[in-house]
Amino acid sequence: MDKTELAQLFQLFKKYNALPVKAEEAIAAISSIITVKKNKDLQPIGHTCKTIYFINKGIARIYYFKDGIDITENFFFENNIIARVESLFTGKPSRKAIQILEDAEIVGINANQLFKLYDSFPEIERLFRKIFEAAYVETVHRIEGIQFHTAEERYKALLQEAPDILKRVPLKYVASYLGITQVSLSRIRGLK
Amino acid sequence: MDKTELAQLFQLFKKYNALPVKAEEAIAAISSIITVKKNKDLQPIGHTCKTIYFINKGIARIYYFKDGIDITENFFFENNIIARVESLFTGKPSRKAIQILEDAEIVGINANQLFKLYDSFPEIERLFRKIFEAAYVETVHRIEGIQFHTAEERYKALLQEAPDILKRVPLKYVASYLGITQVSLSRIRGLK
DNA sequence: GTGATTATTTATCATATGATAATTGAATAG
DNA sequence: CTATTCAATTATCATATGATAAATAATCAC
Repeated sequence: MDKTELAQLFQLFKKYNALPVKAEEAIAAISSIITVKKNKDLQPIGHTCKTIYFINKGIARIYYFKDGIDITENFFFENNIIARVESLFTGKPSRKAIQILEDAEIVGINANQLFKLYDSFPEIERLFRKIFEAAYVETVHRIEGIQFHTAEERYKALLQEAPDILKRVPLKYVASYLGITQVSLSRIRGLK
Repeated sequence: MDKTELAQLFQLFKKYNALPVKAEEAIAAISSIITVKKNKDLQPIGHTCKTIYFINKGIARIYYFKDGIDITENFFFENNIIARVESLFTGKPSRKAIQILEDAEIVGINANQLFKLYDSFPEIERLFRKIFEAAYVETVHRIEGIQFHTAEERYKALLQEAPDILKRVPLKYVASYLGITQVSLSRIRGLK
């Protein structure tokens, strides 16, 4: 895989743990680029997560079904890593899917091969440790945002902290992300 | 620090990534044991988390205040690791505290010294990577439990998945953990 | 043990959100 | 461009949960 197409990814790596050239090449060797059209699933429900994704361009979400209702767990924008960690770290099939919301260019890193690289490149293991530690912190922060806040508070916090989501993502997906129905979200937006 | 007092901790390590004796000794050298009485704070709000804890005996919770109201983020029982990761992994002061709910015996591991050990003992870095990956997965699972479930569903799930919490922890702490008021929890428990 | 504090339950009322349906508006395929 | 589907809003009604207060019950200090 040509390293120039991985420039954005390597830029992200530098923020966590800069890699020696050999390590970058090793990652390039197990990576590939795919383009995915809007509304397509990048990974379907029931599939075991064996790829760590990075978004060069586009938007994605992780979603699942609860009692037949589509629930968005999270959104992902450019220059971010996506993985269904509850599958990636356990080896179990995921009940969640990854869907593309805007035509996307995505880097896929083969997870099993990456985990093997951990043995020969401690810098790579450290890099991904730090990446997922940061993601973990985000997730803890998210719980705080949900617990004991009203729907309106959650909407306003989103407006404040991640207005891009509201600008670029259909509201029906935002509603379940906030833990409310689309109709409630519409009502809250209409207030004042 | 005498390794025999760390037997439970090393037992936990074996589940994730068994350590060579030298590595166990290195961890023992930066660990200490403390006993903490019920209702005492192990770590206060505003303190930067520089210690990773392990519970030999007792129960703890992480809590914080929202608009003056005490909210429980999580409970921790015997043989589990506790850390306020949003502080540990960022180096920022935590807005959360760790409180002991039953007289406890706790192992404290000096975090900065532990992170230094990562350089000389890749097995230790891997061990803690896996420990926190598992904790991350738990946290993702938790979000799913909160999003789009009614208070009654959340209570029943807790009764199913972690009945110990309801047996050993005051309900006022459980209520905020479930994201509801104590009065609502009491009402839900009274149903049927 | 006794009184004082704290936790839990019960009751009443107010309100935010869900469910459903109808309407309007936007996106898409042909 | 038009028709069709899909997304977003608005309205009405039902209900779960919050807020407050009062009554028990349990725990704790002395």
